[in-house]
Amino acid sequence: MSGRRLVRSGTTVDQMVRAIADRIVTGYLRPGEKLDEGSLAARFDVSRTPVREALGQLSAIGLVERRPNRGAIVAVVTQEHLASMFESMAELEAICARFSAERMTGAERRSLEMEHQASARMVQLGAEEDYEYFNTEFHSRLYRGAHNTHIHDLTVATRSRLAPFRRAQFMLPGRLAKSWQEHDVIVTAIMRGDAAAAGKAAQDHVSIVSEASAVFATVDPVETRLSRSARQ
Amino acid sequence: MSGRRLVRSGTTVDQMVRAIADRIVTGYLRPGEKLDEGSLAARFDVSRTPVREALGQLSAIGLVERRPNRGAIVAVVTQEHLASMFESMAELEAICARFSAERMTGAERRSLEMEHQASARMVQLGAEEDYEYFNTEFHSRLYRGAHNTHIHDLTVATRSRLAPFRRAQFMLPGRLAKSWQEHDVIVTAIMRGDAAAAGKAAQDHVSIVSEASAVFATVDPVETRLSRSARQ
DNA sequence: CCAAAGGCAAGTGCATGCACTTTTTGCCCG
DNA sequence: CGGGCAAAAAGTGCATGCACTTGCCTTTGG
Repeated sequence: MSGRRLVRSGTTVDQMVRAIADRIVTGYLRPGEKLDEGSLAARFDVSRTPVREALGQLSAIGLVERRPNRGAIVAVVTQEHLASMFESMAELEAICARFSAERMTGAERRSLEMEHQASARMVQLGAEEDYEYFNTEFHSRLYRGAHNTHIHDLTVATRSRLAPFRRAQFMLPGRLAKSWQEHDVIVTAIMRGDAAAAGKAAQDHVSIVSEASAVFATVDPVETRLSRSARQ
Repeated sequence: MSGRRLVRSGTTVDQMVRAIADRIVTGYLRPGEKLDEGSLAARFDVSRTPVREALGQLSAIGLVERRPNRGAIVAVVTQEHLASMFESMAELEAICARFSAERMTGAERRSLEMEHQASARMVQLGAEEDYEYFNTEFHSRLYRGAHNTHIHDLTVATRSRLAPFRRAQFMLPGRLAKSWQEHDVIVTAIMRGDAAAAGKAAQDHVSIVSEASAVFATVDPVETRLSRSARQ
């Protein structure tokens, strides 16, 4: 879990945005954790200015929360808000799946199917890490296959905000195989161009993930007043 | 067009964000128009720092486009991207309408219906400005009625990005009455809790608006190299 | 007359500084 | 021993300054 110095392109602000966002979505920085401008600046060896700008942008997209004059923290999501995001995610994925069923090109369909079949092997091996890669790729293909940039963007953004809460899900026994089965239903529907079925399958898939995650979900947010400076 | 000093709360950066965003969604600043940090800072009598931060945040939410070292411009949306946003909007509104049909409280249903009936009068009078107010309010009620904060946020954000392109639509003859009729179908479906019908009606409504807008849509983006300094 | 080169003005990107706000600390008093 | 309070420390918000990049405009050689 340290793709640190890949973060090396664009302006300093961009690098900061990516670096901090990465630490949030991977769960390295936990909800509620304080984001001290000075420390971050020191940590990345830049001045506070680009850090401030980055925090501003991250707060604009909802990953961090800014309290005027009181610093920024990693956005804390309530159970209720979390549920609303999962529900939205299910709807968004359903839309992507429907559109994909209708609009994917032949090439897109073929590679979706091929990758999906390839991932079956990971399930047999119980290779969770590797399966996760295919899983991510699978969903990305769905989003792109919808051929609608705006929906794509909304879905990707929502997904990344949910990332910290999906993390532990594959630890549930048998989840790997179940996930593949669910993907299979989606793929089948898409291959035969059945938009309604694809949408429903995708929605169900996310709903199940949602419930699976709910079990773990409580990624205990950092008590605001605790320092936890050790981590930083 | 000068609600200047209404923009007076929160930090300077927040004010800048709102001020600039407002000018963009109202169409006062047009797609492609250059956003010069210095001029904006002078215009609002602040230093460049908060302006920069504001531009960063606006670019994070897609309202402006930032070219490193080359300044920011009001985001230019291609016909294709515009279409994708309208399509997304239709889907999002459909979701809100479905959820509203299922989840609105009694009070919410009643006030939706009442306001809707009240707006009928604006149609008779042909009071476009006033109807626009009811129209906005109507849609907001739908978004809130879905009882899902995330969908609400996505929908509001998408709507505001579409705002500049919806502007001229009510100039189409008879559009006012048609709009009310379409709202009526949605309201009726919601009142009887028919989620599917409400969703479909909302989707159709947006689709029609989309087509209506497409007629005008080409809010001729400012040629990038033209100065147009007069406006600023 | 045109093309390439060079220099200049405008504007961006980041660092630094300072005023102001919040939080912490340590002290006093009940 | 705890509650409150004031001063210090820490941290944020914005302004300013300077180095660097870009685009333009002039100049010069073909």
